Amino acid sequence: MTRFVIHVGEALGILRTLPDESVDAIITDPPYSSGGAFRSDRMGTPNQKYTQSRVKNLRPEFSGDNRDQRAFAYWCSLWLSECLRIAKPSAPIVCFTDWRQLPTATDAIQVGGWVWRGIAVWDKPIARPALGRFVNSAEYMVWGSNGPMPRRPEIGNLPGTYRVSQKQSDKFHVTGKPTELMRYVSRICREDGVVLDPFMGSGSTGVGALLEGRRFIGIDRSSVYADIARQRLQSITSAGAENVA
Amino acid sequence: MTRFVIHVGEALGILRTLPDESVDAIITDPPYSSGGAFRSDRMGTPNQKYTQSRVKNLRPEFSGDNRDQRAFAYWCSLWLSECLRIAKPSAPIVCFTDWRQLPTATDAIQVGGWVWRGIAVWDKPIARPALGRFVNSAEYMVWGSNGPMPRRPEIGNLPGTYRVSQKQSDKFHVTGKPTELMRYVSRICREDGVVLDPFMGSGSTGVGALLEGRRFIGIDRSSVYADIARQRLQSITSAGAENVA
DNA sequence: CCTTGCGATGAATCCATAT
DNA sequence: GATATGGATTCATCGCAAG
Repeated sequence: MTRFVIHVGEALGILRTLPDESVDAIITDPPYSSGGAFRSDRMGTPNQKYTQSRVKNLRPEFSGDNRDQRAFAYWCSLWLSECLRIAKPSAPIVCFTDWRQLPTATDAIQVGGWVWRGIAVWDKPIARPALGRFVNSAEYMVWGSNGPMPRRPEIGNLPGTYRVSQKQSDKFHVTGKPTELMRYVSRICREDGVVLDPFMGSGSTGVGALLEGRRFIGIDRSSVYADIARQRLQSITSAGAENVA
Repeated sequence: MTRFVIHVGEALGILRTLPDESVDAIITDPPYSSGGAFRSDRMGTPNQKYTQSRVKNLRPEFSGDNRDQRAFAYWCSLWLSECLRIAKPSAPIVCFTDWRQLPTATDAIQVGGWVWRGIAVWDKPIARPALGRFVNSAEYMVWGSNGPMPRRPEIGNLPGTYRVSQKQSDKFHVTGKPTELMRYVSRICREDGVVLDPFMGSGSTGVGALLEGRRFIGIDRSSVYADIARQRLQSITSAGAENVA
């Protein structure tokens, strides 16, 4: 019995082909589109900025006032609502993001129709130092559910902060996540449930899911990465064949 | 020479009386107006909202914690832009928030004219359990600066995640922060600089600032808390009088 | 002084019931 | 229906006392 399926293609297109209420959890790490030139970093004197933004314009304009940012939010809401359709009622979603895109991610997940339930933190012990500033060493997991989310005592209590370092040897993609972290996160899915990752990359989500006894559906536009992922997942299912049937 | 000043009154009113470009850092923990999706959930007293009802709580109540989302965002932008005027160019700001208000806080800080530079994490080892869910055990420090922020090598490298537990004996307010945490955060301010906290509460920000050799201006609407804070700060300045002149 | 044990606590959340 | 109220839940960690 197959424990995983891999699709190659654009996430939105593939998602549309998947049936309603067919997966038990979404766990994904979309491309952040971060680091673009936005913000008033280079603004001259504080007084300019101050007089300019003094009172009006509550929410709308700044963090979304550049086209990339707005387009990113819109695109997220599209695939997120498609995922909602595919997810079973009460299924959880976990979406990785960096600090810059965190507010956009919490907006998008709610626009997509999910109930936002919190933020979990991946604390990376190794980070580039920045003298005189707080180091932005964390990544964030915005998580929620498809409607109400009954307690699941069998899952136990999941810590809200994971301190795991990045090992080069455990990284198959530029933004690859540690296996240990992905195992942890997979536990939010019910046992033997199906985890969907529309932006699979090298398949770390799938590795974590399979190792925790969950099944996996992965999507990636790149056939190169899809091959890498297939290889990694296959080596798990064949290694542990006696356990996973 | 006095190392601290305390004002009793509404933050917005007092802030308007403070001169331009007169403080070196803003470090504050405003009432989050969080704690529930519904208006009724926000209506209880903070002690009811934030503590379990089994045992009654001895800490004084605080008020100003019941705005709805829009009002909260608007109110934040008002005091944040007033703080910007009072802050020297390149002065840092650090604003505590919980997960629910984090996106609003990053919006508000930017609407107020500040440059948003990141999120630091206070990881609380103690958290309420939630079976089958990630525990929301962290609070967040949204931070930024008044315009460009030159590096300050003398400050060194400040970690972006800080794991400190709250000790009851070190907590004088329902939402009080550990002294160790506030000392650490105070280091974002230049040495001997002035730290301003418009929502002082029991004065933990001031305690941290004084202990790290910074000066302090605190504001609180409650004279009860102002008295508690004055006492705590006085005991520091008199104890370490030989050090702080 | 260190270890063990036990009671207390928490910037909540959920659900059923009442208005 | 929408809003308000009341009670149950849950366990890692802390504080303190006893050994």
